[in-house]
Amino acid sequence: MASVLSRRLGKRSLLGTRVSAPSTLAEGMLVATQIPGLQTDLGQASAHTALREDGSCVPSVEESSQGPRFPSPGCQQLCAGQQVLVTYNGQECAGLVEQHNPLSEKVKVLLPEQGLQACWRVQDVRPAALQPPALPAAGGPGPAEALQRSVSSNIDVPKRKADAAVEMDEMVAAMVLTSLSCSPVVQSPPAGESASRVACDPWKESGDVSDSGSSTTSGHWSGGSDISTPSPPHPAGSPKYSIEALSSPQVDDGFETDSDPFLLDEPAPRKRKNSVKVMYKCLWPSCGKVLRSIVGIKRHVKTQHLGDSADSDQRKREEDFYYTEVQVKEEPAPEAAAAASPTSASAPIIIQQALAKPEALLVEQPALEPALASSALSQSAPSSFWHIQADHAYQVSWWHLPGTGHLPKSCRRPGRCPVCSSSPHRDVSSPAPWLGEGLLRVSAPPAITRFRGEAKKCRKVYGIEHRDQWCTACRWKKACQRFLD
DNA sequence: ACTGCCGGGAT
DNA sequence: ATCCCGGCAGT
Repeated sequence: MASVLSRRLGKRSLLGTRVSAPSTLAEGMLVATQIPGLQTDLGQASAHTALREDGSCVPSVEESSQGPRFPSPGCQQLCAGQQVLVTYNGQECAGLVEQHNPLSEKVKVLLPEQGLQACWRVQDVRPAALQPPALPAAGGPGPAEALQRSVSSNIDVPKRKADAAVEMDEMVAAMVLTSLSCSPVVQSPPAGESASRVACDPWKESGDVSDSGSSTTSGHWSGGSDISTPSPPHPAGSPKYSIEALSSPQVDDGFETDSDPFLLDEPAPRKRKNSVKVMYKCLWPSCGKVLRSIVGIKRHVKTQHLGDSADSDQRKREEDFYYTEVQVKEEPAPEAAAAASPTSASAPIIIQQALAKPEALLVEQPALEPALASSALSQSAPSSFWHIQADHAYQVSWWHLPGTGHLPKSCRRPGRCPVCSSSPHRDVSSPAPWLGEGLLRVSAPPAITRFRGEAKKCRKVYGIEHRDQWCTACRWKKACQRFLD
C-alpha cells in the first residue's frame, strides 16, 4: 500500500489541471487559465504573472514578448518616483515608479493604496498624466484586445525572440535564481505587505518539501518552455511557479488575501484537509525527522547522516534505506499556524507508518556491493540465507524505531525469531548497523535462521513414504525432535 | 506448492 | 498422554 501511495503522490502531472482564478483580465492580477495539453489557449499569457519570492509579481518573460496589451506608451524611460497608472486587480491604480529596468522592460511600481509593490511591464504602465486607455477590466476586453488574447501562446509555439530577449530571459532567470537562493522567510516583508506577500509566496507554504512535486512539475513544463533550467524550485518565470501563483482564488482581493494559495476548490492533494498524505521519516537512530518529499529526505539523510561525501554510488543509494514512508493525516490546522510554520516537520502528524521500500535492499543491495556480497556468500551459508538476513536487517531498521512497535510475525514464536535471538549481537544504535559491514556483522546467525533449506528434518530425510521412520514429533507435525539444529 | 510446526481436538 | 490434523507462515 505504501508503494501505491508513494506512486500516487509523486507523479502528478499538471497537464489539464484546472487552475482557478478570477476571470477578470486585468494586468497585474492572476488569471484563470488551463494548463494546456497541447492546444489549450494560453492567450492570456500576457496576464500571466510569475511571483517572485519577494512577493512582487513578474510577468513571465517569454510571454512579455508576445504582444503588449497596451500600445506601448510605457516604452519610455520611467523615472523613479514618477507617478504612473497601472491596472491592478481590474482597477486603475495610481502608483509610484520605484525602479525601471529598461533591459527587462519592467517597472517596479509601488502601490500605496494597495500597500504593495509589484512589477509591471513597461507597456502596461502609463504615466499618470496621460489619459489612460480604455480599461479592459471595466467592461471586458475590447474587440481588438479580445482578438489579441485569442492568439494562442501555446507552449509549443516557437517564440519569436530577438537576441536581446533571450539575454533578457537569462538575466531574469539569473535574478530569479539569485533571489530564490535567499530564504523567503528571511526576506520577511514589511508588516504592511505581509498579507499580500503570504498570498504571493507559495514556497513559504511548501517549505522544505515540495521537491518531489515540483520537480515533476517542472519536468513537465521544461519540455515546452524556452527556459531550459529544470531545477525544481523554480521561481518567477517558471511556469510551475506561475501556475501556483495563478491559483489564488481571491477574485476581489487580488493580492490582498491571506488565504493559502493551495486551499482551493481545485482538488489539489497537496493541502487537502483531512487527507492522508505520504511523508518520509528519517530512520536514522534518534533522528526521526519527517519531510514531505522524497528528495528532501534523501538530502537530509545524505547531508546529516551519511555525510556529503559524494564518493560513491553506494553512498547515494544508501539514502534509500534510511527513510520510510509514513502516512500522515493532515489536520485542518489553523491557517495562521500553518502559515507561520512553513516547515513540514511541525505539521500535526504521525499516523500510520508504512514500510518504504522493502524491495529496495533485496534488489539493490546485491547489485550495490557485489564484492561484499560475494565475499559474504563465499561462506558456507546459501545465498538465500543472506537474502533473509538482508531482509531482516532492513526491517530491524524500522521496528526498532521508538513508537513503531512493529514486530515481524516470526517473533510471535518466543525464542525462535531469528531477529530477536540475534538482536543482542546487533548494535542498533550505531550508524548503519544493517548496511555494508552490517551485513557482515550478522554473519553469525542464530541457528534458527537455517531452518529452511538445509534443515534436515525427518520428512526430508526419510521422505513422506517412510513416515514410520520419522520421529514422533514430525509425525505429529510438531517440531522435529530428531534433528534439532 | 512445499515445508515446519503451533494450536487444539480426539481418543 | 498420545495421536492427529487444520491452518498459518515462510520459502
